[in-house]
Amino acid sequence: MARDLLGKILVHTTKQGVVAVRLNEVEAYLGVDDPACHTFAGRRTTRTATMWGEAGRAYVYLIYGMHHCLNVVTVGEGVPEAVLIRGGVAVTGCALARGRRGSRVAGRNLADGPGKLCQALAVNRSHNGLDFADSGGALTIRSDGWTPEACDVDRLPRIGVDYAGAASSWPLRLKLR
DNA sequence: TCTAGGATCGGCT
DNA sequence: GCCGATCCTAGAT
Repeated sequence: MARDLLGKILVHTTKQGVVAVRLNEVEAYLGVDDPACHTFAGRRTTRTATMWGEAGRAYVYLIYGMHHCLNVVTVGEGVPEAVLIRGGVAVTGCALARGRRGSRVAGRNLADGPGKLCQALAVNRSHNGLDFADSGGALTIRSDGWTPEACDVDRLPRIGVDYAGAASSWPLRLKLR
């Protein structure tokens, strides 16, 4: 699923306008057997409720008290796995994205991080649970037909999960070269 | 009710 | 490369 998301277009439509990014970095979180995952060992809380539900929904949470992170729930009812959207390149609405991120931010840095991407797309916890597949919804993921070759994808350790022991070195971060 | 810590970012050295 | 910001979340009490 993480592999399939690379190269797709994430679109957020608001009253201000549309910002879209082509996804170039994602991270897989493998549910109850993954010590780095919020639902490790069956943890089921108010925050993680969305992960336990329907596939294709947005799981949004706040990190470090100041940044939002956007995930795609991947499997389905009772199997709480997700893919964290770590970064993308703005392809539509660059001016609007820059307005949200700050006028001094370079184009390539508008959404090259999970918190930055959420800021550029104005995604916050109010979007938790939204259906990416709802073509009339605010948040959608689309394909423009382009898909990366296997040789275009780096498989790397995940970021910021050192507390998870050996799982922190699992090659579940996928990034376009 | 209390407390420790976090799937980050940007400014500074 | 280091470090502070900032506040929600989850687990302990």
